Amino acid sequence: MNAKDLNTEQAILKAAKNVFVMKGMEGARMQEIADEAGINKALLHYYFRSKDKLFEAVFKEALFKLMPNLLDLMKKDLALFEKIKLFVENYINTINENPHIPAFIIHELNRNPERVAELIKSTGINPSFFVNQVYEEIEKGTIEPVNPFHLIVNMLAMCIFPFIARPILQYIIFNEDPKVYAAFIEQRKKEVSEFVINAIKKK
Amino acid sequence: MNAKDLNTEQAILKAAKNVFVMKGMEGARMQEIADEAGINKALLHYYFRSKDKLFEAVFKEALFKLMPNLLDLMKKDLALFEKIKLFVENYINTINENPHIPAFIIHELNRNPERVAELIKSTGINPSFFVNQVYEEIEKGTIEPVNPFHLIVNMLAMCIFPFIARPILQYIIFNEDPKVYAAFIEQRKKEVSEFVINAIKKK
DNA sequence: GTCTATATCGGGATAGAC
DNA sequence: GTCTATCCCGATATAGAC
Repeated sequence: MNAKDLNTEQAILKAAKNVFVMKGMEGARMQEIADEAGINKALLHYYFRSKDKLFEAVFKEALFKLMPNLLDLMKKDLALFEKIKLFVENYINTINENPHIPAFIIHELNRNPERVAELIKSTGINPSFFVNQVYEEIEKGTIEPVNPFHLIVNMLAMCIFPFIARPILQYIIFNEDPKVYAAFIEQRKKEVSEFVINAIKKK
Repeated sequence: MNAKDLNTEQAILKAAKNVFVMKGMEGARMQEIADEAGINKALLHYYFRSKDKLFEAVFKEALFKLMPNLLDLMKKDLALFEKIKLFVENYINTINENPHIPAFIIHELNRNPERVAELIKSTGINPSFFVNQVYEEIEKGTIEPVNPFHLIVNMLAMCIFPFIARPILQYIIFNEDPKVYAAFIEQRKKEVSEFVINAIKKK
């Protein structure tokens, strides 16, 4: 595989990512991907055997872009409140750089749950470290007796939801001003971690 | 339009809802809808001129199933904490009866933001009543000075997210046991409203 | 490795009989 | 109002020249 090969392959993957992420597997057109990559349809099949294979490559890349932060949340050796702050800020930053990926993953997740479950398993993700840390803090009396699984889901929800529901929220909350929405997302880094910590810390 | 007409039309809408909600506009097949309705493709076009028209009917119904709760949240005349409790419980119940609708709406929302924005506008939804209520409570000193818009987004996020991300959460958190997931959702009614109230109430 | 031309098929939509 | 048969286009995929 020479340099030119790599360039074309990268160009295809980049174009495919754009199109698949915006339109989903069924909504995407091979022609559109070819156009965006500056090549023709036949080449897509030369590099990736089928639309399905191309999609899988794109989907894996998208999924594994959002997983490392989750793995960090689970395993990093930090005080709970610090970990929460760091996770919220990092995760919102990561999604902000790829704002359409969550909705893309969600759609595929519901279209093909088993396929995705297999991929997730391969990452070896495991919440037990974080869960135990929460139980220890409850034991010590520093936080309220919250269910750590709900805590994880709450944090994920508050970080991800503003991006997947952006068009609706932008209308309800900001009367469609997209500039204000960027500022809103920026605020959330602080707002969400304070919200979470307030919700669990012992008074 | 006689009784038989209504029956067939209802059967089509019901079948279309099932198929569209699970597979989205592009993923759905008219043949599959016809099969599920116990009729043939031609009849679909007799009742609804095109796939697009049929989809629109289904989408509107789905959207307006989740909007009334939101309108209630905004306008109902109740003490803030009571309103939060009631909203969380009602909203999770509503979604639980139609667990795939949120992901369906999210996908369409990102595929066709303008179309959806138009529909939303037609409901005349307006957050100002709720927003003012939050500011009044801050004034009175009963809650922390939180941004009411973030509060709304947080509540929506925590109610909706567990359903749209169900396959992934079910694996990470429960090692794929679907029975436990129903119990988890049930718990959330209490867990989320306590979480929210704890997060904002003055200590 | 990249292109043009074409095969093939699936699916939305319509015609027309009953 | 409901059916069968069919049209027709668009989209994936392949053949084959360069």
